[in-house]
Amino acid sequence: MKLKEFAKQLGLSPTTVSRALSGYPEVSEKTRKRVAEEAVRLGYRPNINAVRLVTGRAGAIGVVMGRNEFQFCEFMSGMAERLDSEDIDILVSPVAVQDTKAEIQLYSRLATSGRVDAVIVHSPKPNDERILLLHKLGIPFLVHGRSETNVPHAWLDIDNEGAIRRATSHLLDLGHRRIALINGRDGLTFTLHRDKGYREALEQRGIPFDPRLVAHGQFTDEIGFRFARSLLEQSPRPTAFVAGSMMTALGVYRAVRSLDLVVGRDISVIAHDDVFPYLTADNMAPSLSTSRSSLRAAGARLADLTLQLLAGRPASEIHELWPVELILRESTGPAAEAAQ
Amino acid sequence: MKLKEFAKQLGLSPTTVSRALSGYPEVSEKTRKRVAEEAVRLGYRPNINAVRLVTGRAGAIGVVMGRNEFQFCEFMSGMAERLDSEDIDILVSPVAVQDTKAEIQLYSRLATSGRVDAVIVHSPKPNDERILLLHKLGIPFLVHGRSETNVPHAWLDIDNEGAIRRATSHLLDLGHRRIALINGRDGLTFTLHRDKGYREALEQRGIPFDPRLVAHGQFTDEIGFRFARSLLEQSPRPTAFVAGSMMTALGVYRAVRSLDLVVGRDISVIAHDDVFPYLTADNMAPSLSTSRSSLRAAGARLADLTLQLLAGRPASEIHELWPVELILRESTGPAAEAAQ
DNA sequence: ATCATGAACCAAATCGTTTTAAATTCCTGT
DNA sequence: ACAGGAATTTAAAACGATTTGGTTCATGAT
Repeated sequence: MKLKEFAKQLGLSPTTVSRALSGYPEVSEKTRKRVAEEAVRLGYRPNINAVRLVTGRAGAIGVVMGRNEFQFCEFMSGMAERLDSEDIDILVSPVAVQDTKAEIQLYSRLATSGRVDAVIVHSPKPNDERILLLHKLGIPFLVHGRSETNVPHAWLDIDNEGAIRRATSHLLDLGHRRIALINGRDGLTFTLHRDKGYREALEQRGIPFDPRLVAHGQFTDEIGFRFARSLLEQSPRPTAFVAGSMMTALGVYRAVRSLDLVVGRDISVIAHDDVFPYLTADNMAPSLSTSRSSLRAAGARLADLTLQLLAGRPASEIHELWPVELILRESTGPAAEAAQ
Repeated sequence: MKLKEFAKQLGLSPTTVSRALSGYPEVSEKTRKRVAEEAVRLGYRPNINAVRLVTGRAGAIGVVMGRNEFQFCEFMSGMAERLDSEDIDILVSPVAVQDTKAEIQLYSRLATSGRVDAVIVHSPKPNDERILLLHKLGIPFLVHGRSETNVPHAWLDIDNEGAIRRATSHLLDLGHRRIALINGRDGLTFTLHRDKGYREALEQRGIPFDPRLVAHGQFTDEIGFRFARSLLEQSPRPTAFVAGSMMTALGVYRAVRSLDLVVGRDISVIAHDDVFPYLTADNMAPSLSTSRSSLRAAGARLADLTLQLLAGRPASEIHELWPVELILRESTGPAAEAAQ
């Protein structure tokens, strides 16, 4: 059913019908109601591609998904939750992690293709090429994380620095002195922030920073296992780990157990938890102390902010920094004297 | 830059330019080459929304993502890999798991919105409402999994029955007699197939089926832990588990350890592995025996089949059943006599 | 009686392509 | 030199909405 035909059945012009459905003021309340009712009854819905052509809007938000990122789904769920009521789609493009060139190209294509009204940028670097590119191309975009590029941009981030500072401080309070940090991929802002939080906590107690206690890499259980295992075989070994994600923590648990040590007694572990429905900190054995932040909520909020940005709110006004809770469970305990 | 302007610069008509770019035969090779080169040089690209309007194609494939499904990302990565070279997007809509009504509504909206050319259906039931709906609405769709609805439809599935039959048989070969099965959500085809494979293996050895040894549920570590733990506390306890996924297996491992038993010695475990880059069977401790099938490959192939379907290949011709490898690692061993 | 005002509606132009149907150019064989 | 047909190219009509710039008709003021 096309607009023309639908309008004729109503005895109205296409103009009036279109306006009635889009909520313009110059249509009488009576007519508007009738149009709305008949649209439902006769099943009329505007052809979305015609609308897109004439309005120039795409009705979609673009998200680039790195391979190997199990966090992604949770974030997307949040976005979608918020966009459910709007008439806006999520368009997903995947890219190989760490292939910067391909990634830049992808963003460029996405931005100029006209298929999306806005783009989400994940895991930015302090001087992120993608941000410069999107700014140059003039397409609205939101950054999930922070960057120090000097172009104005909207962002939403969690307080990574504070989270790791508090986690580290807590371990120090418990008497730990050799605390290892398993951080994210090198060069990313959140990795640097976490590093900073870690160092600050050490500095506050006058404990020297030892670069051998810090590793960088993707959030896989393998990275967690390998690094934890190699550190635990050394002497003196660390008595505590701050892990970057749930997966990394799984690897650390495995390493600890493989050496017949016990998490929570011999070795303390705190991890950052993005809150997954299928793998929870409470369910690990022993239950895992975490700095906790909901990726789903971040996704929902970022979708919301995107709508605001598209509605005209200036990007330079859109900045949100979310605090992170520290939740203590069984995986943290006083430093074992024996291990010192 | 619009087509009209671009054509004028080339001294050609819009028609010829459009045809040259779309690869029609009635354009001379010389002209085609010139058009292609100039398009790159001047940066002309057809307005995608105009193309969509006039061709009636959406240039996108719709995927509905259930919440809580960590498998989803891997599948999507595969799809995207295949679609990278095509000019086709992936449009993701999320829905709450187990809210059938909302899900049906979502599929209906997706199919009639004109935003996608085809839809992917995941985890079907033997008599799946979504399949009937999409067939009725006349939109092309592909099923990831199998269904017994009598409408013709394209599908790709792995041999769940064979996988679990072989896993169970292998455990029987090792002398296990009380083998527990942690299956997927009740009512789904793949769950039924796995159940069938399990029963067949038992039947072959004349071992009676005991419903108390089978559980159903989502693929979370919690389900794995709870069920395994409650079974292991009984007497006689099972000596082996067949787990539905990596997450479930994590839960089983945890349950086994929590009772001071050892996986691979006291209790054998085989799980189905969809192959995740961030959590691998080799990296578990002990390494996990799995029936293995790549979700990513399935995604890529399903994207490929979707393109074929859209190109006119009849749905009734598109059926693929993939075999599943059984890979033995440390988590399986002979049944411990003591436990009998 | 006339005119300005505003509410409600409408005709036609527009968005930027693809595609149909027709026109032109270029060969080839007689 | 020219008909006939193949090979190229083109003008104009879609596609289905939104939006610009009216028109109509009542109402109340002058």
